Amino acid sequence: MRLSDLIEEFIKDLMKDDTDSVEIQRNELAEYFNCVPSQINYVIATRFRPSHGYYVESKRGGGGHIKISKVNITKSNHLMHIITSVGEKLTMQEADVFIDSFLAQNIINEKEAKLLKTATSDNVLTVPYEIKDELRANIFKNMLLNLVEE
Amino acid sequence: MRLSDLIEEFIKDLMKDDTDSVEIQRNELAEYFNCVPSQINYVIATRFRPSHGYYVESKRGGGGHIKISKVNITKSNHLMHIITSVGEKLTMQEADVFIDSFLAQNIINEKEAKLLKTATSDNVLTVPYEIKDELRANIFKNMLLNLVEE
DNA sequence: TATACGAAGGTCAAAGAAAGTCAAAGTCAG
DNA sequence: CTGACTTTGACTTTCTTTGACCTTCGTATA
Repeated sequence: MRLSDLIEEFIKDLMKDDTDSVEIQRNELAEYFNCVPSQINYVIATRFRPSHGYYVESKRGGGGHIKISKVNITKSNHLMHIITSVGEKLTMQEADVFIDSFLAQNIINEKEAKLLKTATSDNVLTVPYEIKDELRANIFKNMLLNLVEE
Repeated sequence: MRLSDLIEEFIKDLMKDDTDSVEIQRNELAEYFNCVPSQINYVIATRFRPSHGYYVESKRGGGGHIKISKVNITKSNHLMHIITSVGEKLTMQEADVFIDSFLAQNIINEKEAKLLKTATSDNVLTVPYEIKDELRANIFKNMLLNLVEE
């Protein structure tokens, strides 16, 4: 079995007993698995991304850490379904359709809808055309993760 | 937990019972926490700045002290003030500080804070380094505009 | 009154502690 | 043998802790 798989399993195990989030020390974990610290980043990048239902935060410096939170899929299947189904790219029109339908179904409120629309709007995302839809998909999926209840 | 976090918590605890200001002796506090006095300055500089909603005064010499006060302004005022004060660029650290202080002052709720943080986080804004802070400033200011109440 | 001294607090840069990035090298299934 | 996924490591960035040195203020005393 690959090292990455072991690390992935280890982290998921930590989350099992605990609530649905864990805080790890990157270096400590790397030492435990006898690998370079950046391997931990690799595992997180490939196994704990939004499309898998995870949200990751971290802090550097003394006492730094990486916090991985899991979003409860069962309770809010609709949003999660969208999150996993949105691909690498997303146009503004597509995003708007999603947002309007969430609003119509009372999955989000008006303020949240506004925030979502703003953060995914063409006017606001002042980046080159070629990378805009990819950036939007990323922002959209990550924001939705934070709207999933529980 | 970091020493700085402990000291921050300690000071905030002092303010809880009290009204919304405390006076501390720098050296005394440093001794209590077994650290160098300048650590107290670090905590104040990073955790009690104006953008966090605090106002700090101090006096040197015999009987000197540091006085930290919480400052209260209205929601819309504060938001508008921040919007106009944010320039063309904004780092993630700066954004986080703003967001945390909005939350601490009940200007936004937790969900809104999460949405803001997500949409301005380095992890999510997958664009070249050179344009990231500009994009972030743009997203941040536009999202805040949506939170200003009429 | 002028001054010197001790008691605060202030500043800043270096050292230390984590985490992040990126690309090269390795592995392995098809 | 090729392409996709993994492993590794050199280098970077961020945050915290520490300490040497500076400034300000009150007060005792010459």
